[in-house]
Amino acid sequence: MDLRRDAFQAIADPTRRAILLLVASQAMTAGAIAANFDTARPTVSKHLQILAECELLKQEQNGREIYYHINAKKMKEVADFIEPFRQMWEERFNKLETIMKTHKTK
Amino acid sequence: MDLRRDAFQAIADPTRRAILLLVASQAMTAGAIAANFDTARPTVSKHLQILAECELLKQEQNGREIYYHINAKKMKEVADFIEPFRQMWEERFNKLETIMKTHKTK
DNA sequence: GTTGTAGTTAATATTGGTGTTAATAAAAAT
DNA sequence: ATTTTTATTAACACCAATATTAACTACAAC
Repeated sequence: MDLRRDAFQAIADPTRRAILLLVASQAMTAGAIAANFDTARPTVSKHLQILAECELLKQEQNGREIYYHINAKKMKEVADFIEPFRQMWEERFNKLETIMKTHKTK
Repeated sequence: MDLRRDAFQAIADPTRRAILLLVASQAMTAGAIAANFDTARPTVSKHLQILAECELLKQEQNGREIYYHINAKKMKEVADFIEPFRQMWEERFNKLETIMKTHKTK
């Protein structure tokens, strides 16, 4: 069977989503990231590994510390999947807006 | 039994993403959907169940047939998560554009 | 009522992912 | 050089998810 290791699989886990939002504001070390969660450090480390493997995070060694940077562009894969659906729900919204406008002008 | 049941988990599976894209164009019965895949019908049925549970699909009974409709608006949950990251990668693009403009005007 | 079709549910096997503790690696501080 | 700090890898247990076949329910047509 396939070993699914893509952005969709990565953001399926709530802890990983929290890590991404946390790192989005600024690059952080694994320890600093783990400090924000109840789970043990190796567990966070594994999540970071998965996120790095999916290229949602980039590692940057700085002496003995490793900084994790966000790679926002990789989210585009997910965004591209959602785009057609976004068009669907916005189309419906626009229709509703048009109806409301015609009501007002009456 | 099944714990994590949200839109993120739902779209983590490639088969489910394919189902969503398939049903997006028009509502279909479970059999018609299953005909598009190699997997057995009960497997597709379970995927449909999960998608319905997450409210990405809506069921509509019509005699003995059950039609599955897309619920595009539910994708907004995922879109909302991605939005801040989208701003990040577009901001970088805008910066680049600004630099290129200043180069031109020189 | 019996037959055929649409679809789900049950029971089961297998694989994948999460999380823990313990061991290991590497760099800074003393 | 030894200790401390930072972080990953290893070994293991456990739960969740995917998939299959077989059995079951519901509806329609005859």
